[in-house]
Amino acid sequence: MRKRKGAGRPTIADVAKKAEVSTITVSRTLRDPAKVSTALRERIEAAIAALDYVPHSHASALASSRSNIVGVIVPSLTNNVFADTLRAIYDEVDPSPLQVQLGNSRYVAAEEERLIRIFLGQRPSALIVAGGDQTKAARAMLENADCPVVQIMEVDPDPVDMMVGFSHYEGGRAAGMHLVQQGYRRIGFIGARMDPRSRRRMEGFAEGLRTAGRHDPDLFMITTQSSSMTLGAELMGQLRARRPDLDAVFCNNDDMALGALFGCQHAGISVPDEIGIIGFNDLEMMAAACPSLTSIRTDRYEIGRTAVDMIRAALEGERPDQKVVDLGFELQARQSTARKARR
Amino acid sequence: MRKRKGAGRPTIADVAKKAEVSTITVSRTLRDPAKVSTALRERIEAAIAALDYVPHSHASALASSRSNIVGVIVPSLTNNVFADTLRAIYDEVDPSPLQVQLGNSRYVAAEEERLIRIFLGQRPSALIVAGGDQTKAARAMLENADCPVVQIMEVDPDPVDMMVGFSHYEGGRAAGMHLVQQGYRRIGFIGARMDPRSRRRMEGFAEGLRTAGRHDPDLFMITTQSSSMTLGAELMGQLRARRPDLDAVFCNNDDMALGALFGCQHAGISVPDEIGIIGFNDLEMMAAACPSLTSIRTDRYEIGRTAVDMIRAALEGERPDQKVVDLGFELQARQSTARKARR
DNA sequence: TTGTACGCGTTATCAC
DNA sequence: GTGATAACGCGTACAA
Repeated sequence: MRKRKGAGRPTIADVAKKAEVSTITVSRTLRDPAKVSTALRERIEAAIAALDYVPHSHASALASSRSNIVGVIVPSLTNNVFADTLRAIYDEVDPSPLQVQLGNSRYVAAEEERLIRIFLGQRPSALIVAGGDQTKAARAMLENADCPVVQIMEVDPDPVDMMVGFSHYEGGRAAGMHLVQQGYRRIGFIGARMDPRSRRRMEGFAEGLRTAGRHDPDLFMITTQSSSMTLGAELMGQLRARRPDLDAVFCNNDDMALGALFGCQHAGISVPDEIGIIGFNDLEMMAAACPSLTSIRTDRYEIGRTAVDMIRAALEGERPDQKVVDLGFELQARQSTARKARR
Repeated sequence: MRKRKGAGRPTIADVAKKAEVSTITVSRTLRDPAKVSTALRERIEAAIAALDYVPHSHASALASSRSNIVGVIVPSLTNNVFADTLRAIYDEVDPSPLQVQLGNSRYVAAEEERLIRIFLGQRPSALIVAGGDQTKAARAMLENADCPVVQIMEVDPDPVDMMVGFSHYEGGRAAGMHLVQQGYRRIGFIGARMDPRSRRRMEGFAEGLRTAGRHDPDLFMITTQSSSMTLGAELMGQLRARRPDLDAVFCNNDDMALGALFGCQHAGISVPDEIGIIGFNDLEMMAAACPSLTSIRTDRYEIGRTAVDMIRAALEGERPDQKVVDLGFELQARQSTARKARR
């Protein structure tokens, strides 16, 4: 005999035999119970329980050429910004038959391309990727993917398919205008990592300052190192050493901003009176800090929720109201940029 | 004819036809190129490239009853503690053919059980789950899973299969002893979420205090709310209101500790002189804060790395040196518990 | 509402 | 070293 031994686990056929029905009836009971008579359904459900039967998802995917997999590719697992969005995606996907397949591109475009290729090998139901800065090959693969694709965290007039996020450029610009309005004059920028989104924030910020005649490129300090609080403190120190007249900074994210605050505190510099600080994203810690820190609030959870919603709608054949959803942002002004009147 | 139309993507058969070989040879070229002659291999590789062929992972999983999937179940996606471990897992798994399937149990045991069931449906190559507090049914499923299982973040004499982590009880005890040694006398505890691991930390902490005759249950304040900096500040305020004589607290994690520090700062209370604060995990922010915060350092990245290593070894048939690996912890004493001598 | 027959794309088995 | 053929477990198409 040439029989192969499967993993040994019970199959749909075992269930069918035990319940004295055909396999297709078991299959239907699993996927669309309403199509099966109550009597049979109960017998089948009992058999499933008795055998501890677990459907084989790969066999199902192969037979139906649908995988129920939603591929999600983010550039970082430790960045809280993505953590909130991921949580939303998992929360939304969980009650449905869909499953998340998560990839970490580590802010490397080539790695993102590799992950897209791998995920495509699973014939996913949908794909969610961060941002709009894919390699040419990656973009081509996404455009040819025969499934809905949602780009998140940004808005762009030319999405692969759908998009939900906000304008980083405008967020940065709002930060710049805020500092000017608060009376700061020698306004700098501290940026780590400087991925494309951080870069757009910086550009918007520069534009905001330029409009007010307050743009001084010498006060901008960036690095490609990953962002961290320690690095925020360090860059703050370096920038002050170079330009002691500095009186405010926009940090490209909240970790950098809180680190910059700690740096000032260790150095005995008063925030906001000597230096104003504003961050980006408004993580929970910003409101808790002492002094509380001004930031640009973005709704990361809602981005994830909306992305899954768009996917679900697309899978159900609905046409979305809009291909690109701009969730905006909101400046949260707090103590760290509220300095007393200049004497 | 009753032919079905696949998704339209090229299959291994298309590659075989183009290269004028049989499908099995293509399959071998993909999985074990050494078993195929150079001439054929080159022809096949050219055909793969020409057709942009991507292997269908579900078909492969079905035929081989091996899936290359490593299921990972953690209780939280936003908790930085797991973020570091996840990053390590992804880093380790990425260069191998293995793929991560991530589940979020949200600190709900029943949800964890559900995820284990789903993951088992994918016939995973291995499973990684957080902790050792599964439901009875979940534990049974894990024990019957015919794949390596690694429980992470804890150590326990009775693992399902393998385990890597550290003792939360001992970590808590070390925190207690440290506060006593630093001269604090009315020592409290602030705890949020209070999942089983937090609970063990608290128990170890209480034991540490008890040994020194400093255990006062009235100074322990816990809640089931999720931990956050805001909550840390809040509980700190409540505890001080109830017991103004409080002079030190152990917070069940670093977020709570930093929040407690912020709370003190907003209230004008000096840390460490009036109140000492110690956290748990030693996230990067602890060293950066002002004052820097004492914490119990745990090597979360190494936990993830080790877990994947153990899996790889098990899949290659090696017998591990030890089923349970204790990575330990290290107390990082900093400013927040270094008060000046009592006058 | 339920069942029969076959195909999904790949790999294990056995033969050459 | 290479190939023919039969599984792998399930879903679709069609029939009853």
